[in-house]
Amino acid sequence: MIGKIHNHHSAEEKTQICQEYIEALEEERRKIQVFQRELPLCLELVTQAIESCKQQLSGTTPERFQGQSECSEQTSGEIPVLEEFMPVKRNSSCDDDEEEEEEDDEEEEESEKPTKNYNYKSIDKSSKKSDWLKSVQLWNQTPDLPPIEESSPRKVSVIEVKRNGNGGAFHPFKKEKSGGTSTATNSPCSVPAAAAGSSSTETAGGCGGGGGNKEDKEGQSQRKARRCWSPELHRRFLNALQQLGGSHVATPKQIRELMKVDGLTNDEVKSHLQKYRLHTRRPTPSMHNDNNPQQPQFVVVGGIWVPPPEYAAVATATPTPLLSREESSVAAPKSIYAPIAAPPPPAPQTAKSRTPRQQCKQLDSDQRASRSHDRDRGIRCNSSATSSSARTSTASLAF
DNA sequence: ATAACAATAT
DNA sequence: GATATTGTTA
Repeated sequence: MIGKIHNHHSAEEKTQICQEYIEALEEERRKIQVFQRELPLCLELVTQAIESCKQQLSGTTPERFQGQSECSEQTSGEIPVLEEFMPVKRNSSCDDDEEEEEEDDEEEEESEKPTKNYNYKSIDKSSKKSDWLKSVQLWNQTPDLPPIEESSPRKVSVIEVKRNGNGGAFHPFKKEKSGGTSTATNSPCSVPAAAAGSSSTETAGGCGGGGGNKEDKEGQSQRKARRCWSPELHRRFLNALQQLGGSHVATPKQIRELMKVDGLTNDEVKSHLQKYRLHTRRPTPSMHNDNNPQQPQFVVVGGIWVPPPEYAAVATATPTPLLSREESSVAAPKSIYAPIAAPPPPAPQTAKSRTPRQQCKQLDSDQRASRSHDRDRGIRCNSSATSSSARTSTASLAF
């Protein structure tokens, strides 16, 4: 008994529109069906919508949708329902996108929580899997977290803790909603860090690339454990960069000092900086053309890469004046490394009193000092010869 | 087989 | 300090 009665004249039209809706919805449902496991809610919602519409058609107004009376209401020929139920963009993905790490344990999640949590490792799906996986990751387009609001709430105290959520700060993809529990932390590094919460949080880790130490014996030529550039760490890095006036003028040493991260070495910073520069430098004339700049279509990565505007905003927000466009303008079409939510507590000096309680430099001891050039070189040549062809494009990053 | 990352080498 | 190269891992 709602107001749907009053439009007598358009009754037929409405009916037809409704019908079309239903058809559209059903089609969508068919599509979703495949992902039943992944999008249970979605499926259910669509189903409900369909039912609802049908009931409307037959004259019965379903209770739950009464308020909306979706089908009947669209005098303007709108498609409110579709909009509501179709996960066009943010809806489906964003819910778990979140930031990187959130203090709170994970729990609320959604309403639906498949016990099995998705395990796509099924089998034959492999190819398909990657497909939809990709689509799922489109959530990247959530570049809109306003850095502003983010920054304030963040408690500055945590900084030092790099529980290292996910190591590869740069990994383009790496987000794998591991599992069931939720989005919270997936650690590419697989470091038990969080729990232990003590020392070895970031030093060890073996994130993305080289884990390095296969055997500990032979104590000499072992490569240093890879440093995990957690988002937090990267954030500091960027912060320092800003204060120094940009990646092109900042030097590794300065950066390291500003970062004030215990255990961080110049070389590490240097390496990181190198990569950073590589990524941020101008794309290349190859793209010469201005493909319609359409809209912000960034390759955001796990929240690390963000659209320039944001970066600029962050920079602006920061007390430090300089920098700002250095890369934002240059890398316009690209993206640059930016702090997820750079809480700009650039308070440089305060940091001094930071908790010394850091972790580990465990094997930070100079192992590299003891390398023997001859041997290394020999090995190197050898290996390079072996796989020379393999490595080639590494340096020429597409970016 | 390849891309990305970080450690080393130059 | 900047680049180039190499070793590992995903």
